[in-house]
Amino acid sequence: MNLRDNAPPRNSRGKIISDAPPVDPAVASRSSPLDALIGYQLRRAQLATFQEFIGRFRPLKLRPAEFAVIMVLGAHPGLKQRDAAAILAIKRANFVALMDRLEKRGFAERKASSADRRSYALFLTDKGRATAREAARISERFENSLVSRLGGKREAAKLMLLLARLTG
Amino acid sequence: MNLRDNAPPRNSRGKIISDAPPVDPAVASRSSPLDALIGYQLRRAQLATFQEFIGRFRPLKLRPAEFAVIMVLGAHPGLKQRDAAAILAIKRANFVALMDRLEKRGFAERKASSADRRSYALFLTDKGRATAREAARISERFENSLVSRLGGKREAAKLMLLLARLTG
DNA sequence: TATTGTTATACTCTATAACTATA
DNA sequence: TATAGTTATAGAGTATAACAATA
Repeated sequence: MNLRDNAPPRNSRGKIISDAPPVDPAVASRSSPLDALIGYQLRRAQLATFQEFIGRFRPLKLRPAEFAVIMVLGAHPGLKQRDAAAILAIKRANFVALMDRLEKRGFAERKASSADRRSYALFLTDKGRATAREAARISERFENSLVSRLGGKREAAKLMLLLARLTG
Repeated sequence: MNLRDNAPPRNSRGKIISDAPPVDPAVASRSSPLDALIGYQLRRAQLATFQEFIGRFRPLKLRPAEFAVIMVLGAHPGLKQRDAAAILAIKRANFVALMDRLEKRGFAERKASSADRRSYALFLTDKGRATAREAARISERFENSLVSRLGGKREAAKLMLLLARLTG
């Protein structure tokens, strides 16, 4: 018995040729089994929101993490690296390069703490505070846009409540 | 005039020593200016949800992206790589290694399309379908847990509606 | 001994350009 | 000329281990 004759047909890359008709991608893209999953819609909404955030902050050349650090240092001047990183849920090892960049761009500075000579007290510079004010304006416009997309303040508040329940 | 005497005090790393008292981290972590931002809460909720997802799927050794591919191929057998990647918003270049891993683990297979010899038709194997069923069970339990955390089906449906408005 | 900032390192995810074989 | 799959590569983000200075 000739095995070669019984072997299924293969293409140039050695893959077995399928008899199944191709799926219409327009149909497939309209209904994915993932669409009903909370986690999947959460990820999609978060991705879309961050993409727009990045676009709106491009003029300031601030990435989300950099914006977050500037906002936190603006609200809590004198924070030490360990605590700033903890607030933002960033590992202290990864916070170093982030802070280096902000310092190099003249937005923030590390001052030695007189109480504990191992640690720094972090502050915004004048330039950093000016950038923080402009960033806050952009953020507020973005927030207003999101609220209106959600259908108003009550809907936005509802979303925040529900998200908080997921965050634990 | 002695410039050295007027220079501010510095620590061993050359940083100016700050006079400001250190911020109480317990206070700071309770109120960050980011807490009021929809995008920030969205990110936190998404991170927490994905962390739990990863934990629940550890027994199956499936990452979120791998779970997603298996679910999509289960629902749409014969999809070609380009369309599977498009449905999941993954670049086709990045889909290759993902599909390689699923194929190597015996969950999925590439079959050559008879219509277009450039492309593959993607299918789950028997093992892949069994894994998909088990994954669907884990996913359903996780979904039920999320719904109950949200306060019930009406609340969950509301969240999905609001998230869809953000996704655009 | 423990902690702060740091370096080094690794792994995932994502993004782009360029190649090949087909169409 | 354009498309499907692929490779190579680079950039973020994230995780751990280990070290020096300091507590």
